[in-house]
Amino acid sequence: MVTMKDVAERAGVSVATVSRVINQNGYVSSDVQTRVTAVMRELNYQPSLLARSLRRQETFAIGLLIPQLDHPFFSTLAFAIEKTLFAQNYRTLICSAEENATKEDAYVEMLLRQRVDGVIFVPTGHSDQSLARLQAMTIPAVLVDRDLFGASRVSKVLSDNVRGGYLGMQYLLELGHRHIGIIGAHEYSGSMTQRLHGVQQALAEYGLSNPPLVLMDTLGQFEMGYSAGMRLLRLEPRPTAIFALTDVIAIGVMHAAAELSMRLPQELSVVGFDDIPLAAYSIPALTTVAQPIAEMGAKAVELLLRHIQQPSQPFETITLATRLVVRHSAMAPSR
Amino acid sequence: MVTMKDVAERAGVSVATVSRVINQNGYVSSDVQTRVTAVMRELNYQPSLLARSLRRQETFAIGLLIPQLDHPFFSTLAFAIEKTLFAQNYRTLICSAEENATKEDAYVEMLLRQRVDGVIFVPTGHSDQSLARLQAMTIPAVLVDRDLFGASRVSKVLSDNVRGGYLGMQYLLELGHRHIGIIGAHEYSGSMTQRLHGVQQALAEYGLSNPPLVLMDTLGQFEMGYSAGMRLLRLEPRPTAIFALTDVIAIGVMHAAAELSMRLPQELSVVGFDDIPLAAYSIPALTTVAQPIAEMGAKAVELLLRHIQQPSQPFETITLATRLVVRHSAMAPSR
DNA sequence: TACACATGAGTAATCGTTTACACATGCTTG
DNA sequence: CAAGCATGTGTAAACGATTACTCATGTGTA
Repeated sequence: MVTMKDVAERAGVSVATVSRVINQNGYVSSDVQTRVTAVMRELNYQPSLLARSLRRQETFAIGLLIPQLDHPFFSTLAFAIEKTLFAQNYRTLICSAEENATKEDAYVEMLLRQRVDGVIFVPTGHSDQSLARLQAMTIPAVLVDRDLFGASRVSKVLSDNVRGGYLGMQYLLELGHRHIGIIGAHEYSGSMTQRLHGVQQALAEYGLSNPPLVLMDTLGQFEMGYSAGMRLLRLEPRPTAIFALTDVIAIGVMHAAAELSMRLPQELSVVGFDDIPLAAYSIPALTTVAQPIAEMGAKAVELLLRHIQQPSQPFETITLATRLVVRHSAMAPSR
Repeated sequence: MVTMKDVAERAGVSVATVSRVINQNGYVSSDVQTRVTAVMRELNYQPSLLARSLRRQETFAIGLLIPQLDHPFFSTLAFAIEKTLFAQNYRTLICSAEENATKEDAYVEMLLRQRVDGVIFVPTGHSDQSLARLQAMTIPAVLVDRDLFGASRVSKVLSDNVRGGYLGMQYLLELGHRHIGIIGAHEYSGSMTQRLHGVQQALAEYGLSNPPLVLMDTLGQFEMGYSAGMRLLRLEPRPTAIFALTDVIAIGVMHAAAELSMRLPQELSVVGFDDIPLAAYSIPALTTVAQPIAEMGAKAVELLLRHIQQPSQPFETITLATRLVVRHSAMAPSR
């Protein structure tokens, strides 16, 4: 690998001068400037970011730790974050914990060793040890999407899950549904719990008692939504509507219903949560509670970079609004 | 940030000894061993991978360059690759070029500067300059999913796109369809072209001429499949089947059909390509030509690591079989 | 004329590791 | 008993950049 020394020798100058040319600081005669530039191109020289980062004590790298890369919500979020960071000349180290606390922990350690300048963290919710580890070092972190109980000295970007839960449930109740199944996931991080709070609020307004509920172990993929949906659809009496606390779950539920030869939305209304890109393209198109995914990512980056550039910044918690997007997967019950 | 020097001082030994404890090489008395270990834990010491990589001249990092992170096929592939590499103690630097040659080029340069040990590359197909750049340095690379004309000195993991194209088309013809629309994408990398070759082969067998064809600029997302589908479905006579050269396109097409109040698969048969996880959960479940995504990722990692560990290895091209997965989105035409 | 200051470029220390080499001690072995 | 080897540890030179210092020169100004 060609180094600065090689360039310096070939151009007949010292390494310091080459460095000055690269970083465009200090005084360099235009003669030397062009000569060095030519040599760099000729040798196809690429400065080592390892050496640079070691010396400068900053890497321009941000760790992004998410529960599952292979999940539309998180890959959309990751994409938004990567894009925003790239525009600001930061690289993103995307780490997928696979909803596994051990792997998450391994990744936190790896990111610290990698000396990333900061971390954007969507905890699996299966362990909060990792955040503690992170905070033990004084590296800036921001929590996105999932809150973590007891997390201090971090900024947070959340969305209004309580309101979202309320909106989805209220919509189904307003349509006239009275037998509504709910599907969520266990999670210590609380955003699911908050959605359920919202659901309860709506229920209370209508003076109704608790609905049939299925809680999956993790967010899972379509398959888990499918099997959770099956469980609800085998109930007697069968629910006329299902509120899935994730779009991916909702898609799984719709598939289950279709497999039982139920017509959608005539025989079953389904409402989702998240508004992933796919939601608009399911059949029927999914009515869902939208989170502003791209905005969440952008905000998280903004807060993090502000902290990196100005460590004295106070910590903030931003709660973004959720809203109901009405498409075609829900309608009034037939009877 | 606490360094090896801090640990050494606190434990009353030299940095060399600390290094020996960490790397478990050289002789260290068990007394010192435990003392140093204790201090490391006490100070929460994390070795700097920057310094280590600089010194050792290897980073244990692999660059993964894909066209769009926010696309089910690539996020599934990325997930598989990340998982395989993680198990082998390698980190993955995931880079999403957004089907943009400029960004792709910027990423290649970044990866080189980052001194990654190797690169797994799914080219956008909008420029082949980036690979040349990569090959100019002597860093091992393997091409996955998309071939690149004129790429030498790389290993490749492809799937049998010609056969896949043939299988999908042959299936529709066998069902009795004679007016079949095709949707693909422009791509210099050739895998789309190969699928079209397969389509032609099947057509030739049935003595049929060219079908209506829509080529999109890039792979795109659901939306592009939707609009391409709309174009075909507005044709007179309307096709009785559409072969979408990507599952994402297929989902978009099905949505377009549903919007035109067509019943699936009675009034329109759809066949996709890729077999992304979603394919099994669309309504109706998508009949598609499956690529072994996880296996492609695993093979790519295997070839790359082999090259890294043994630079003299010859370059290989592996072509994995595609196969038709029959679900419920295609049936015989009604008339 | 003398002095301050802008310009241009080199020397060497530094970032945090790893590792070749040196050195000391104790034990084995011929 | 001396040589040789295993064991344990420290010193210092890398790795490839950045940057604080130095030291020239030339130029403007009192």
